[in-house]
Order: sequence, then structure tokens, then C-alpha cells
Amino acid sequence: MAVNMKGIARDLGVSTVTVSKALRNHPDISKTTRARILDRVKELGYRPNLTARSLVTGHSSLIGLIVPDLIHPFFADVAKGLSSAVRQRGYFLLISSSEEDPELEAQEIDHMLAHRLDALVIASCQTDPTALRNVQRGETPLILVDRSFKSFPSYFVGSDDYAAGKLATEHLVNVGCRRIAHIRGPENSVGIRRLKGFLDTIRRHGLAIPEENIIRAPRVDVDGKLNGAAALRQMMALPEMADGVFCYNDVIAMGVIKEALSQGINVPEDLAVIGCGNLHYDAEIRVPLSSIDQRSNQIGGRAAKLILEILGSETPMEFQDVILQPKLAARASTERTARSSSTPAKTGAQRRSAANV
Amino acid sequence: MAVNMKGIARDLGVSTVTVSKALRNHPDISKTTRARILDRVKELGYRPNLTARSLVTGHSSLIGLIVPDLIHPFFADVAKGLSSAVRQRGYFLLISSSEEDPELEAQEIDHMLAHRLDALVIASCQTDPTALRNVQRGETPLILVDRSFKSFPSYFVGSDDYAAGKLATEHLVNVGCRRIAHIRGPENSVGIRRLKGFLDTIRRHGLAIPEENIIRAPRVDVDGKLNGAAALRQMMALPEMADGVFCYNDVIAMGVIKEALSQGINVPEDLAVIGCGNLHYDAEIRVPLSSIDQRSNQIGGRAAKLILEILGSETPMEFQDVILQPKLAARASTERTARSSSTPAKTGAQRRSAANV
DNA sequence: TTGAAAGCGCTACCAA
DNA sequence: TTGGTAGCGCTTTCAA
Repeated sequence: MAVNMKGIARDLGVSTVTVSKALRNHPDISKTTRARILDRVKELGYRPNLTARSLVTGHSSLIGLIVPDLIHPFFADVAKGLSSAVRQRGYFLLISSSEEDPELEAQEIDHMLAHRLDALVIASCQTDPTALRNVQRGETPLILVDRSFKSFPSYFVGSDDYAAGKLATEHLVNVGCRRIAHIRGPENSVGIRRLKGFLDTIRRHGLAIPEENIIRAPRVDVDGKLNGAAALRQMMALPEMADGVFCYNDVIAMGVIKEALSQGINVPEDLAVIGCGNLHYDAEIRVPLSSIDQRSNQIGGRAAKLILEILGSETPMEFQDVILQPKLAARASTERTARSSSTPAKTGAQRRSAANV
Repeated sequence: MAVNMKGIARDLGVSTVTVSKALRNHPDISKTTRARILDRVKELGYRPNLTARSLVTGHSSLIGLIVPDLIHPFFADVAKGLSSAVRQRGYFLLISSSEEDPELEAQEIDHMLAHRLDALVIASCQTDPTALRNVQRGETPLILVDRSFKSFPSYFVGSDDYAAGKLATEHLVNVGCRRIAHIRGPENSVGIRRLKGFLDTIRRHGLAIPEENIIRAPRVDVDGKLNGAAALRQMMALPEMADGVFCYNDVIAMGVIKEALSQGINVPEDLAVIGCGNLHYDAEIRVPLSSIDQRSNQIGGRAAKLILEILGSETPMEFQDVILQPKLAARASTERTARSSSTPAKTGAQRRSAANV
């Protein structure tokens, strides 16, 4: 790798400029010269130093991606889609995880920008958008994915979380649930919108929502299973237990199902459960999980498309939101025939004693 | 971001050299000068251009990682471990997926090297190591993970696949299996060593291995579930069906279990099933899956440690292998009391008709 | 303690 | 069609 353009130029008795142009298929190099140069390049296994090129051209062919968790299948999906879409245009992805820590995320943003990225994609865990605002002050286009911020206009690619909440809740109503609970997510755009979709749908159907049927689960994306189980126990402690529950994500839903079964509550007969994300947990779990597919596999690709547009446009482009429509994926965990809401419900206590027989 | 050292130097009436030194805590800058500079830097939100720095220093603070699949939980684990370990030292990860395509992998290697990485980590899908040999000819340290190559010495971090095969098979023997099948993986170091661990263990116990009990599954890491199901049907077609099976990975094992249950074969009573990888599929599947934990969460961290050693060492370091020892994770899919091998076995045909009753 | 000069490997610009 | 010159933003070296 110690070989550089100067060396090749010297070997062939041409100038570095000629080599440079030949390598980039510049039209004003003669066929024979180009051939000579390419031959030598191949012979030496030479590759132009992209660091040097970046310094001159001002673009790095690097796109940054910061996600809260690299292992989470949703973000892995996003990363994969983004990576494969930009690869074809010669970009690489600089990936980093914020571990759901706003402070760490801010540091990583700062560090990434020092690498002079051509674009920065973030599924941000910030509670307020100050750090992101700083990015926008610079010259690196910022694309938010999954999570956005009120009163912070930006490019955004994500799914319609309000619609997700609506779809899930509507589905529970359709299969006959009348006392529907929601295990809600964090105080970010995603959690808030899913909750709103839930509430509006419940209201539209004239159903009641006792305050205590909205359950708050901490750290939903990390300890989901444990939190789901805990949330279920919380639900059972209520005087009138729900007959359906919309869970913020699939992992929580799985925790709910597991705990329900071990407490003698039948899913879906006693409790219909639906998650959100549709993240490959479908097939082998004991009760295949109904979920809302939020198109995680498309988000990366759409973000890539948006980035390429932004980078290709001469004049500054206006911010835009790309909102993907979620889709119901109904499976066994909500598969029951609609029954009348007049069926008297067992209380949590009743259920528990039934389970202990 | 249009701000650079020259600007700061001009503003403060010092030279760029002074600014540069102050930023890197060079000892020979006076306290007051340094303070003045750092103040101004903070005021402007200035960050040194790492591209320019790289060009001069010759190192990029970039580490490349190429894996066959970004979504595969094993590689996601590796990526996460690697990323978090090198982050603290100021490195970023340039990540790319080869999609299990050797040609594409070779291209990506080439492209990555053009970015003048400080190290390159690959879970390679090459069938022969020529492309990797080319990397070693250059100056970028190459670290293989998960998969290695015979007669290609290099730095390597992975788990002991022979031991994994041995552990899994030993466990099946211990729970009473006597006709043990293996759904084998690809013709790479991982597949071959797990197979060898399997074969040696079977032999050591004086058990028979009819040729047809070693089943070959294509594309094990992509269509695992389908292939697992197909492999099970293949097993059922044999005159004497196995009573235990060691599957190359967890996803195949899940496919086997699913198909077995739907064919009326009880797991683990009729067929004990063990996978390999221990990749978070444990809890909610119908029959919790026994597996071999291959320490995927440690591989990235160990690779990082090795890289930092290599980069820190003045003299060229010798190649070394870091081999992590796998561990049995026994769960329900192999949980049966050892029974005598004299129990007559149903044939696949008999089982099938039983299932159709 | 500070800074002038040189140069990392490449590309842009303009002249030949 | 070719190439000399300048310079991207920084660090290194060495002289002041």
C-alpha cells in the first residue's frame, strides 16, 4: 500500500494528474494512456487513497448511523437496509450505538462529525433536540429515523406510529375485546403516538379506559420480557382485568404471554395480546404473536433514497417526512371469535385461584 | 464547519501549529495560550478535521468489519462487542455485509482498504483465502473472527467449534440418545469442526453413524427454518429414524422442532434436539431449545483487545488464535431421562401414520 | 514556548 | 490530450 499516484506516474513517465484522471474515467485521456495506466494499477494492486481524495473533494463517502442498540432486530434491519442501499453508490456506513444514553449519543455525534460524513442518520434517544439542532447548524445533512421530535423540523423516515396504535387497538376491538389495556412505551414520539392511536380508537368505539389500564413499562427495549411479565402481574391486580392488551413492542408482548400462561390465563381466550414491530418472533413461540409490522426492513432503504436525493440536489432541499404505513399481522395470540361484551369478566383474583386449582 | 485551524489561529494571533498542539495537549504550550485556544474552540464548536489528520498521521481511527449478515444475531453480537470496546479508544467501526457472497466480500475488502483502515475484521465467507492473503500483503492488520482457514495463518478470534460439536453430542448421549443425527453446516472451518466433534464423540461411545444420518442443509444461516423442516422430513424417510439430532445452528433446530411437532413427533421424548449458538431463542418457543453457547458476546471484545495490542506493539506481532470455550445450555428440547438404547424405535413411516390419526 | 516551512496523496484549475 | 501549480486541513520537523 506504500504505492501512490506519484509512483505510478513516475513509472510510466506521465504526470499524477493524468493518472488521477485515468482512474476516474475522465474523458480527456487517450485510450492508450488510460490502458497503460490501468494495467500498471492492476499490476500493483493500487487503490487510490480515499482519505486524500476526501480532503480535496470535501466529501468522504461515509454515512454515519447511530442507533440505540445494535442487537435490537429493528435497528439491525434499518442498518442492513441502509448499508445495502448506499453500498452500491460507493458509500460505507460508520456505525455506532448510543446504548439508549443521550449523553453518549451526543458524544458520538460530535465524534462522527469530525470524520466529515456526507450524511448522518440517527435513531435518537435524546429527550430534547438540542444536540440535533447543533448538527443542523453544520453542513452535514441529518436524517432522523424511527423517532422524531416535536418542534424540530428535519428529514425523517419512520413508520406511522399513530396508525400502528390505531391498527392494533382496532384489531383487538374486532376480535371482541372490550376492556383493553396498553403497556405503553417511552416518552418519545414513538411511545406517545402509539398511545394516542390507542386512546383515540378506544374512544371512537365508546369503550372505557380506566387510568390504570395504561401501564408504564421502564426500559422497554432492553428488559422487555421481564417488564412484560411485571406489567401482566400489575394488570392482574386490578379489580377488573383487561381482556385484551396492546403492547408497545413484541418483546413485552412475549413477556406478557409467558407470564399469562404460567398464571393460568389463556391467550387469546382470556386475554388477547398484540405487540408491535413484527420482528421475526412469529413462528416458534408457544402462542404465535400478533403484531403490527412497522416496515423496519424498508426504513433503511428509504433513508438511503432520501440521502442520495439530498446529496444530489444542487439547491438545499426542504425537510420532508417519509412515513411508512404499518400493517396488521394477525396470528394466534389474538385469534378468537368476537364475543359479546356482556360476558361477565373474572377478576384477577378469580383467575388466580382458578389457575391454582 | 467551515471553521478550521487557520481561522482560529488568525483570530487569536497565533500560528496553526500552536492551535494544533494545544488541541492535542502537547506539553510545550503555555497554560494561558492553551486556555485562550480552547475557549475559542468551544465557542465555535470547532472539531479538528480527522480526514486531514489521517492523511498526515497515516492512521484513520477506523476499523473495518465485514460480516456475512448484519441481522444475524451472532454477528450483531460480534459487532456490538467490537464497537463498544474500540469506541473508548476513539475508533469507529466501518461496517459492511457480504451477504454470504465471496465475490461481494472481496469487493468490500478492496473498497474498505482504500479507506486506509487501522485494522480489518472479517467473518469471511471465502472458499479459499486468496483475497485474504492479498490483505495480509498490505499494511492493514487482518483479524478473522468466527471462521478461519486451514493453511492460512492469521489473527483469529472464535469459539472452539470442535468442542461445540463434542459438547452437544455428548449431551445427547447423556440424555439417552443412541441413534444420533447431525444436520451439518457449510464446508467452512465452523461446519467441518462441529462435524468432527460430532463424529469423534459418536465413535468414542461406540455408537453407529449411518452415512444418511449426516444431513446436509443448504444456506443454513439464511433459510434455516425451512431447511430445518426439510432436514427433519429427510430424517423421517430413513428406515430407522434418529432419536437425537445435533443441529448446526439454532434456527435449523427450531425448524426441526416445528416440523417434528406438526408431524406428531414429540420433542424431546421421541427426538431430542440441540442447536448451537444460544442466540436468544430460548425463552418463548414452544419447546425451549437446548444449545451450545459459543460466547458470541465475547468475540467482539476479544477481537478489540487483540487489535489494540497489534496497533500498540512496536515490533510486528506474531499471529495468534483466541479460542473461546463453548458451554452447554441445556433446556427442554433435550430434557428427558436417559433410557435404554434397546427400546425399539418407530420407523419414520410408522410415526407419520401415527401423526395422521 | 512559539512558528515557518514542508508535505501527507490527491484533485481542481487553467495553460500549453 | 496532457501537465504545472496550487491547495484541501492538518502534523512534523526544526529553527528561533
